[in-house]
Amino acid sequence: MSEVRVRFPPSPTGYLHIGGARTAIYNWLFARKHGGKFILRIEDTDADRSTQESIDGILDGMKWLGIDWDEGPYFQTEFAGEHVEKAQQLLADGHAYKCFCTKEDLDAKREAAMAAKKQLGYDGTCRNLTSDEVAHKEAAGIPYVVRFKVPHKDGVVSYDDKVLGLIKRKYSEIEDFVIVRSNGKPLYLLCNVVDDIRDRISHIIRGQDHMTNTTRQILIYEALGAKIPVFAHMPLTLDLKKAKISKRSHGEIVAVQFYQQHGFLPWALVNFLVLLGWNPGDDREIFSKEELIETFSLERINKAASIFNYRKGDPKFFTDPKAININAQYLRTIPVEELAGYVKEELQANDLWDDAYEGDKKEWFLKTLEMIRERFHTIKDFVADGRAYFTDDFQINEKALKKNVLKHPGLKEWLPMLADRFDQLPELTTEEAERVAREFAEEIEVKVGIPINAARAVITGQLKGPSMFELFELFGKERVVSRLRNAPKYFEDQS
RNA sequence: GUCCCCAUCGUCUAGUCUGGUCCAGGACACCGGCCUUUCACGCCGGCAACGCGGGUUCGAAUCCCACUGGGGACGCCA
Repeated sequence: MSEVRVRFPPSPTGYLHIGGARTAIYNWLFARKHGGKFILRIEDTDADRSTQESIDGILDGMKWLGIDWDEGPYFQTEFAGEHVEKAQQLLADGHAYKCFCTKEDLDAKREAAMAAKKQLGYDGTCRNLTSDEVAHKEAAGIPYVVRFKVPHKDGVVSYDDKVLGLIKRKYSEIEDFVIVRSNGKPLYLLCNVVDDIRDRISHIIRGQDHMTNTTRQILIYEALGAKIPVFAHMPLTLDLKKAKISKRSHGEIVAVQFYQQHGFLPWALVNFLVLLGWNPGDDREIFSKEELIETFSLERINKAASIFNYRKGDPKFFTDPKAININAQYLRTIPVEELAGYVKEELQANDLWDDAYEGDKKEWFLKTLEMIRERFHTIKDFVADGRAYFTDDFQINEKALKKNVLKHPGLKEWLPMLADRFDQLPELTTEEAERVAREFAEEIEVKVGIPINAARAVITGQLKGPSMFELFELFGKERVVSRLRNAPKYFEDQS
């Protein structure tokens, strides 16, 4: 295979959404796997809808995901001159012609065709205009568009899709499509090809929604005398109702940024996305970057569309459960030092960061993360459910309070008593804490779970958490004693 | 409507090219159990699918044909 060069050409008309990100990821993986180049090209020819904000959003999203590009970002508008030039060339070579039909006429014809239930498409009215007629209309100042002259011949345009196999389409079913607007600006179908030729793109990996574009663009490649790249059409991502996912109907949930804001690890999102429409052929689901690059192949991309399993308003899963699961798996398996970096950002954003976590308290900090990360799903959980580990200013979980504290009125006295016992210990170790707690429970004749669960509630604010005996040591005598002694206030607050 | 593509558990999917090893495997989710001071992790178990109908064949999830279903495209958007 000659040099592999692939590209990701988003149009900056909105944020980077997960479908686009997945396309970028597949291209990027393919480039990395074959030692090729991954090119980022912003297709901003639609001036009305393109925004700088959107460009920034796309770039930021790519960077966050760790999808790095080798060339670009190029901007399509910078090559406008070349696009016009190529359009003229097609015109001069007889591969295109000027069409003076008005928009109104065409709309009327389209409606008529629709009503007659016939194939839609341009009828070729201006295709056979003589040069005199063209000159006359031009002289009269009638605006025109440039249409590509699809060869009138039997047979099919075909290409060997790396995902779908041989795809064919009859010439007779391809209409003479517009390549230049009446204002002189070339359209996507042309610009895209011209840019891909200039960028020496070898493989075009894009969504199946581009399939009809592909047959038309192949015609342009041929007319321009350029080598036709290899095409691979990826399956689309749909929602549970099998509708294409979009910002309009799904909102933030399909934005990459959403996952950044909701505590996802970037690589976990990449890992989830890549599995939506591709599989390695074995049972592996979690991949390091190197493993994924090594394993990825176009041939193992699925043909059928995949569904992004998101239920709006689901009380338990704010996005696809598999995505959350994969994120949670990463959360509890990546090196704790790496996790610390993400948690640091989150703590800083919530004014809970202490520089000592990278100094004197580093060991404590890492140990804490190690203990609590097991039951968390996103980085956000560290400041939500994990708040009490990092500050005295926390709210006790209401359920935990009711179920593990208030339910047993005796705890109002027992907890401070337990605090006293701990206080007398020279050192509050896991072993000592367990011994003392068990002895105490026996004395007051309750199951050890009662004071222990209550202690968890008042110390961590949570209903659930790591082994309480280990937590006593983790929190340290001072904080444990103070929070236990503080327990009676919860009873008073109620009355 | 026309053209193109697709079709295995609720979801992501393996298996389809090269028919038998598949009364269909894994993962998520869900349910039950073990572990346990709680929850989680982990482990064990369960629920759950080859869209329908024909054909070819000794044998079909796998090949063929219809049907049905789903998606996409049909812009002077990209």
